[in-house]
Amino acid sequence: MQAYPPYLGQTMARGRSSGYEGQREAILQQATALFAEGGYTETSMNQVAQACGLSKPALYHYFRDKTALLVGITEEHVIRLEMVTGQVMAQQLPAKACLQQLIMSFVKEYADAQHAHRVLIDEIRFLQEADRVRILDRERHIVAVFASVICTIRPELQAAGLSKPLTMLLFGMINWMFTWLKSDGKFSYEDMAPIVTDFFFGGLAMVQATSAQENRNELVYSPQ
Amino acid sequence: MQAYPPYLGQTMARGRSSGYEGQREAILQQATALFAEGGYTETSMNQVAQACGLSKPALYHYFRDKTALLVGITEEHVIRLEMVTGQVMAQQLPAKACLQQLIMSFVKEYADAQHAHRVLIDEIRFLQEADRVRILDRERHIVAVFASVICTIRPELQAAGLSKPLTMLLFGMINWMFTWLKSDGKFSYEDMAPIVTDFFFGGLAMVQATSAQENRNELVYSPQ
DNA sequence: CCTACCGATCGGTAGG
DNA sequence: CCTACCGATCGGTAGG
Repeated sequence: MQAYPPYLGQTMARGRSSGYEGQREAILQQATALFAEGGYTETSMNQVAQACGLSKPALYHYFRDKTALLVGITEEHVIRLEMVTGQVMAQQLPAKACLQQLIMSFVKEYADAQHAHRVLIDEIRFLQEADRVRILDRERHIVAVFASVICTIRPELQAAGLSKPLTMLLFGMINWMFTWLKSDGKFSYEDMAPIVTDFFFGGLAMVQATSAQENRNELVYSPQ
Repeated sequence: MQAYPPYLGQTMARGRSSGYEGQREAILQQATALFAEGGYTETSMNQVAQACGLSKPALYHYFRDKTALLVGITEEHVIRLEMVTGQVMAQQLPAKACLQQLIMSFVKEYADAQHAHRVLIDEIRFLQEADRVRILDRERHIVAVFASVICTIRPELQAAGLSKPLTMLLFGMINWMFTWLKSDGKFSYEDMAPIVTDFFFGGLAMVQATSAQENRNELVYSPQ
């Protein structure tokens, strides 16, 4: 359609892409890596521009300001996660197989998009209210889907109000993997998916067994 | 011993403390809250000084530079966690009771030091190599203690190399609680401790049961 | 799309 | 000389 932009081909390692949208996507990819590794605030727009082989004004041609980069990175990532969730749910699997697939798909998606996921977790606080709320709503939707599947497996958890806490324990295990798995060559993300799945089903069963004596910690405040 | 410094008593809300060490501690407390809520890089030394009722030069009298604040916050916190760990281990409880106590103590300590813990997690990357390594070593020591207790409960996990991954799944659940528990009035940190404990024991048992057929995810790549 | 800048604010330090 | 600060400003760099 269009020749490569004349001033782009300097010393860039990655493949160039023609067209406005392609360039936008290439910038987002560069920015994702820079923000994930160096922090959003700590990364300058000059660094982003340089990584893309662009001048700073050129960069601002594609993104209105610095937060527009952050919106693009986080929103695209969370939309991908929503799509993955929807694809698994569309299979209409039995509840346990469904949750197993959800965990597997998420670990895989996280592994492919480690940088984007780190930016989503660490830097979302720098978005403006409206953008942050919109992205958090998508996250909440994903969490709700997970929680509903968990409730199908163990319906008595919903009444006890435990479906969300247990869902968040699951997300905690998965999200925290990014802080330790990279430096440990023994297991890959794919190795961890079945371990997390087994672990979660075991934990789910155990919490069920003791959820009858709910809030037993009240013993601390009102003995017997 | 010494009268309150004459120019300190302006409009500070917090209690003043006489002596160099007391002032240092008061500054660390203010900086912890500011860094946790606003980020380390995003918080200026002027803001820290203002929150303490000090001029910026006065602040620099107590801390050589900005990173010295970060070292103080994170190192004191991780040392407290090490002490809590040591106190539980000194009781020489049976393994399951010991792990239960460790989880309970950590959730409690985290709840009391939410700000410090958030700074430890989010901002440790801004420390210089030497400081970061020293603090990470203390973290690794704590993780090793948890892992050793878990291995006492399920010795066969160590051979499979699963003791560290399972320990990190536990820390993931606990550390991630900070991102969701505050906005959910139904459960407190203390409520969650027994839930996490039950959940972890259940998961531990389930992973044990299936760890024989380790790496079964290879089915994905080589069917049957 | 570039060089050349801006208003502001940063972490850190001068003299007294 | 020490400490515990002050008002003012340093050299550099941020986003735009």
